Amino acid sequence: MSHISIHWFRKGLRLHDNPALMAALQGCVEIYPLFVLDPSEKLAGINSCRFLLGSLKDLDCSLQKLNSRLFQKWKVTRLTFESDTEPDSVDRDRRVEKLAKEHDVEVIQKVSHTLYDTERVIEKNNGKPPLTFNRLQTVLQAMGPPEKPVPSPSLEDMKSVQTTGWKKHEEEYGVPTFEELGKDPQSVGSELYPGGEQEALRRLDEHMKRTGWVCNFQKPETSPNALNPSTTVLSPYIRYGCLSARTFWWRLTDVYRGKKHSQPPVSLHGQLLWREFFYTASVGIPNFNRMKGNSVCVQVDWDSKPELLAAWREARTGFPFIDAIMTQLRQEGWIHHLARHAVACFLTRGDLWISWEEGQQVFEELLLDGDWALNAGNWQWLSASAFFHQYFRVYSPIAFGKKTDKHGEYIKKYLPILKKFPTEYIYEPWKAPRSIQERAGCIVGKDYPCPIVNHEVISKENIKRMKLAYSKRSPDPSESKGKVKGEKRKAVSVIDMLTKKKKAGPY
DNA sequence: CTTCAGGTTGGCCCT
DNA sequence: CAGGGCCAACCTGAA
Repeated sequence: MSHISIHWFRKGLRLHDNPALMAALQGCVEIYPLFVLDPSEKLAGINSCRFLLGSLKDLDCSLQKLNSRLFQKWKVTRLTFESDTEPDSVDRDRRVEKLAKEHDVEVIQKVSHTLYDTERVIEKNNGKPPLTFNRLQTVLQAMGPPEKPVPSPSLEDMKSVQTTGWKKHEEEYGVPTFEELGKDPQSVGSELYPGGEQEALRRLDEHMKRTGWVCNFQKPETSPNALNPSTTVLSPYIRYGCLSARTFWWRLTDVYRGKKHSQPPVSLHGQLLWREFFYTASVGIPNFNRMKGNSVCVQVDWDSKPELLAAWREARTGFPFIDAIMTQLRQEGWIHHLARHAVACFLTRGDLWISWEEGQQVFEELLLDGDWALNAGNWQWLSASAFFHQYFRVYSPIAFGKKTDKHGEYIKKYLPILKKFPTEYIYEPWKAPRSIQERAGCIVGKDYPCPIVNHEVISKENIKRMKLAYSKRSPDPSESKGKVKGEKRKAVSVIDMLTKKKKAGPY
């Protein structure tokens, strides 16, 4: 029992609740904590890039306290890492596992990115991912609460473990700088959400102290256009694994204990369950981040309109609420969930009739918390392509923001060109008389764009187009076969009975 | 097989 | 100004 282990960090950039890292330390004499900077990381947005580097520095710092460093290679007998469910990662890990076995390297994978093992959830739901939140809850309730987080490694755990000294560590294996990745530090705004486990745990502590707020938390009642985030903004930390979802879950359980508190789906526990919902769906539904070949996704004849897409992406739609949100997204890397609703509906079924896949790509670049499964799932939700189907419920780019920000303070913050507009016209500056535009120092059509669509007209047309898309949905081919051929249906029900055998028992 | 309730978070107009 | 009815009628999952 004298292993030389590599622990491969990918997501899960933390020491707490890291079962794969703990497995690496078991009976281990030497450990190489490793992070491989993917060249494709260069394509990520500048905010995400900074967050990742910050998280790596923090991790390196914590490892040094344990007399270790981020590292590479040598006479390795064991490789450990956290399971990852994204299709490309699954592919990569399968190849790595094969390679490792060829070299007699033991491979240990642990589930610690999600609350539950998504494969098991799908199994418990008869091989299909739950397609409604209620269904997911029913399945999870039968499985019991999520596993408790494992403790962080201590100096005690490290006492018989060493990392070979490496003189040129910093030059050869140190965490690179922003510039080394070809990014311009001048082009990024102030760092509102610094990466790293320490900051994640600090933020968690800070919010968990607000017991009343935590117990009363109801997501739909938080504000999309608050000047300071009305929610925790722990999502970037959970996305990179700086914070364990299970740690968050159990901390909430501690706060809730003995108190009256809100419930899923709107509670903070509920927010973690929504994450679980989309993770599970993404594992069980092939081609989850695309329309074509995606069995749950309505096939819509989205238009290709590069100039409108660019206007949306670059905050030039002429709708201040939309443009302010897109500005915050680009500058800060985070926007409120309901703000995402507003801009996503606007891009897709509401106004521009542009594919949700385009929006998905923009969010992936700009969001610090751009999580593959959640991004794909929520874009399908908001575009009424899957999970949500009431496509006639269209967010108004004018009225929606007014509910929580009557005076348009949020708009004035992110679109300072409009800051002198009177409240009356802040959501619809094109309606202001010329004299008022002049007094505000902002002429619509010159200093700020005219609206690129007529929302009242286009949203009604789009509802009709959605209706058409839904009516064209082809019935499931296996079902229609069943209807034509009685035999086929019998076969299906036999399989059904076998899979439900256990449940049928007590009857 | 059919039926039916419910679906995290809408908008608008009316009282 | 809070709350109800209407819009137009979708889907999933349970019974």
